[in-house]
Amino acid sequence: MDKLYGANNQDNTQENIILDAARKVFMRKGFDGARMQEIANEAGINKALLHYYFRSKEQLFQNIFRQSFRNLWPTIEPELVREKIDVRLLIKAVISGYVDILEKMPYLPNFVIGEINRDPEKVAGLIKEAAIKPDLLITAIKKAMDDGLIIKMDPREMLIYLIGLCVFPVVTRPLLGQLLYKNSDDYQKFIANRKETLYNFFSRAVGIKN
Amino acid sequence: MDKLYGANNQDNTQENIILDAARKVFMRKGFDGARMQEIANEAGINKALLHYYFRSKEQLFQNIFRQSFRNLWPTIEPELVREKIDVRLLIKAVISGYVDILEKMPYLPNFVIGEINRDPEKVAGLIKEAAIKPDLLITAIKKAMDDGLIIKMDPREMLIYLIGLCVFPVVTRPLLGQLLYKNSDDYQKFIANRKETLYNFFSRAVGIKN
DNA sequence: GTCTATACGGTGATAGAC
DNA sequence: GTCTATCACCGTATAGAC
Repeated sequence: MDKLYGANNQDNTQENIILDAARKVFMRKGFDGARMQEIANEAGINKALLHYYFRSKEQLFQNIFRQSFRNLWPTIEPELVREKIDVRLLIKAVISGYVDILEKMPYLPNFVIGEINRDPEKVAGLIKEAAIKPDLLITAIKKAMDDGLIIKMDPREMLIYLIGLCVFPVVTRPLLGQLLYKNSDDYQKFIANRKETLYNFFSRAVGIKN
Repeated sequence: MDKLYGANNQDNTQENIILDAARKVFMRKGFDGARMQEIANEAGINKALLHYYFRSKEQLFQNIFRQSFRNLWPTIEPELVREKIDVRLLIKAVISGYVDILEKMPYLPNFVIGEINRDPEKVAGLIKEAAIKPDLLITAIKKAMDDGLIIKMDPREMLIYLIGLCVFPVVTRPLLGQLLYKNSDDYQKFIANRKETLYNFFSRAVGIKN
């Protein structure tokens, strides 16, 4: 399986082949560690072609990063954030969304986190471009608090914890494999059952009565 | 304040000056992004001296990484893990330990996570060297479960969630600042009160009655 | 121990034939 | 559009004077 980095899946145009190769290399190595030569090899072409399609390493990278970053913010179906929304469904949707995307692209959070850390200013612009609006989610959470459905706290903080619980086990996977899950079967089980155990864990934390 | 990277704080021997400089640069840039020239500048010397004290960039890096990695695993006082241990104290100790160390070294998790991702095999050896034993914590958690003090689940999973809740907000700080906390005061408050809100959040999740 | 100068390999990028 | 050959630069590492 080679979709671990999120293949483009569209026409096998040369651009897409290059983008898929670049994504794969950038995600594992980061901007500094990635080599144009390696991307070329991965795409089955030579370096010159990379520069023909994308002027520079920087531009190629930004293509990958923009797209990756958008994937990392929970996109909840608009119907889920309407008037009478069930918080339980909302939480389940966020968890499910993350578990699914992280299964396909486990390197994604590391990549984004790493690059944000490496060059926060460059990334700040890309974030604004992405036009990500957390407000839908935040207000939905706040409403649930006002309605007494969940415990009252800073809704942003609650959202951070929710996302963190989804993402952290994937980010630290190699570490966990070494330290805690010497028997790899157990880690697989943990990951496989995550949607349910995580929801149970989180719903207790925010005081949902089931 | 220049302790954001965890200064050595000992004698101002040349080795320590270099190590402090290297830590600072490596933590922000990672291995690939770090430049020996930059480390030399930071230490107020020239490149050749770096190679005189530490043979190569690789060796200098490993010095930093080993030490950093140990800091990232919760070291709980042995008294806390004896026979009749109060789980609540244990949880509070882990949270407190992480909050304190991350306040001093916010770049630490990013650094370790990034390098683990970049070269898992190299790091695997260093992890074994570190001789970190999660067993104390795990068995303490399991005992609390058996005693009916907290909810039953995979104790490893519970520990991962606890650590994740501590670490994740720091790892994603630049992101959160841009997306959620446009008013920086709020983020500061969030971080300042974290020991308490996080404990409350987590203790509900694991079913502790207070 | 500390410096300057330099060797040496690799990397992003381009020129130019086809 | 795709290739080979090559340039200009930068980064690690070392040699050698002091």
